[in-house]
Amino acid sequence: MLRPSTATLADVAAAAGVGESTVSRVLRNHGSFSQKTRERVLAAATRLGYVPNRIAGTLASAGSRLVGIVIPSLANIVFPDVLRGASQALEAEGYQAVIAVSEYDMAREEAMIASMLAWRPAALMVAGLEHTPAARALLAASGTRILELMDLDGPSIDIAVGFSNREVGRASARHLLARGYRRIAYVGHDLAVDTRAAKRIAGFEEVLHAAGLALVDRETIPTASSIEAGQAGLERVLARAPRLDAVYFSNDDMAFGGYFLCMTRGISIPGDLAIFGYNGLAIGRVLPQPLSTVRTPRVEIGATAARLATENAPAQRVDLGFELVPGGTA
Amino acid sequence: MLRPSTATLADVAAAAGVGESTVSRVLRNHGSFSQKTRERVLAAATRLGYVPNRIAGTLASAGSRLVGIVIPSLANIVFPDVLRGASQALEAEGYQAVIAVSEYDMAREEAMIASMLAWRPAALMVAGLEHTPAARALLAASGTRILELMDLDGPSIDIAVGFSNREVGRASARHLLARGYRRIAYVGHDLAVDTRAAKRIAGFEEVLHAAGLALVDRETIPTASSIEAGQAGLERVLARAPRLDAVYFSNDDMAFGGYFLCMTRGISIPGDLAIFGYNGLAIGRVLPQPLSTVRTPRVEIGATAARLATENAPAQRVDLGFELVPGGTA
DNA sequence: TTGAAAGCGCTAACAG
DNA sequence: CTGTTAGCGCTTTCAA
Repeated sequence: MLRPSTATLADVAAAAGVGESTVSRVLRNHGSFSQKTRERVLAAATRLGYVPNRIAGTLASAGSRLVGIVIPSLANIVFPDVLRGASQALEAEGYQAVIAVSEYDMAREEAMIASMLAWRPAALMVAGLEHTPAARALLAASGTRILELMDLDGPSIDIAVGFSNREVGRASARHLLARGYRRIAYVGHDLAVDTRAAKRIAGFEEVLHAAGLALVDRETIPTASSIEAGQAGLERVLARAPRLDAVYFSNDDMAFGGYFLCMTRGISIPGDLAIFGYNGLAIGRVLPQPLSTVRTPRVEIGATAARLATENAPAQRVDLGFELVPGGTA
Repeated sequence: MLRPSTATLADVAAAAGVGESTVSRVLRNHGSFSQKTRERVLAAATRLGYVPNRIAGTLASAGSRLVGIVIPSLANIVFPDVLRGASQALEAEGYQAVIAVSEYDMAREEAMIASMLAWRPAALMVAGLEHTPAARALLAASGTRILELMDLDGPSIDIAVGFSNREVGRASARHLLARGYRRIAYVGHDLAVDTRAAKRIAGFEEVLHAAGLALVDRETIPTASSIEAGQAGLERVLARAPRLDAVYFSNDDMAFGGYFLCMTRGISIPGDLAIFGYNGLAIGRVLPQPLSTVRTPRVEIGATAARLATENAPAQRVDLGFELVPGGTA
């Protein structure tokens, strides 16, 4: 049977024969106390199986050690990577991460932000710069340290850590153009919800247009990105049979779908068709032909955000850049 | 400039010209109040931009709406999947997930469990059944609902949701044997820390031994699992050149490494070498030859655990099983 | 239907 | 070095 641990600070104080504040000082190793007192308190705490109540501690002392993190998805490795960087740095500083997953739904994001704010977190991280007006208002008025991650294309509220998605799109287009590809199609996932993917393709088309070109075809699967969606998207494009020499995918997962479809159908990469992705996932590096893609510093973004969240940093924008990986598919 | 939202319940009460408890009742929609009072309170709250303080609310009312989740890793999609299932179900019931990542370090896990317990969570989820003695003691004495996930091979503290890893290993061995493979090697990652992987290979060898066979070779990479580690592991085995007809990998990431190594080296799968993994990741399904593996109900495990955590369920063990996916590589 | 008052368990002055 | 005393912002009796 589970016996609730009801021991409180007062219980420990009584057991040790000292005052509550003394116990508090000893347990937090803050302020002064004699060695002898310290031992008695620690012994009593251990004996009673005392577990401090952070809820009470936080209420009494103002600042909480919680950091809220609202991310859009856990369906691929991208945000887990960000979370990994953040949680590691946070834990090292004695903070705890409270997470919520919005599934790329702005209304849910808004509700989650409100919900997180109710815990009076030391800082709140959100993905991207686009939020509902109400969410923006909540964030701006909260007085909490706000960190917007993974995007730098647009105004930020407090601190932004990431890179320019628009520039990722531009660089990707420049690469394909430099390799001589001219008849390029786009295969993407739901852009209405993934605003960063929308910025990438916008930057991509900008460069194409500047070169007097345009996308030959474009297929947007109305679901979240996935390997299957990439496969289905390329299948539809191929069915429409435009003359094509390259496909730009909204991310690596989508591109993998395309890659293996080509492999299965005997379409040679990049001879018959070049493939370009985004994210720089590990698996792309070990493919028979390494995927041409853009690597983003996801773990580092999380870690940097965590550091900034716990320091008393001024509002700022941190550009961690990205790396175009030439690979062998485009 | 960020202006702290300092409005408290008392402020709202004063602004609305009612008592604090009345505001509390209206805001939580609990207890009785007149329609007119309700309107005045809501108006005042909106006007002041009032955000309730859950820290205070929780302290005053006992039960928190936090659920702690301590997972070993975020480096591959496995635990993000569990987290996804859990967070979705939790959010639906108005709970918040607090997460911590132990990096497969038992001592860190213990510290994290203690740390989570300090938030007096409504429930605490941990991965697996193996913990330090101190951690087990903390969990058992906490009086908190404890959920141990992803493993059923061993005694559980309160509720366990998962499947038998040992049985996964057995089923995998039976499958390879049934397909006629006899000279089998194992390529795994650090077993000292991944106890569930250790249980799988134990079950695997058990069946092999019962058939009068033994592993022909075994390579254990002393790091976390990864595609690169799988590749490196298989490389070493091949360098030792034992006569081999199949390789059992500790998981799909490792197996992908092996798969692409074979592809690059022109080793035909499964003719020259059969490959078997574990996890049933999406990418394995779209490979030219779908990966032979075992699919586990990760999202469902998270969701089931969340449901059990928020209901007032009795202590129990829930076996959600697994599915052997024959695939085309073994 | 409403308000007053007593805490929840802890921290933070402030005396001693 | 140590104890006393107020709260932190909210929920919850208990009366009115």
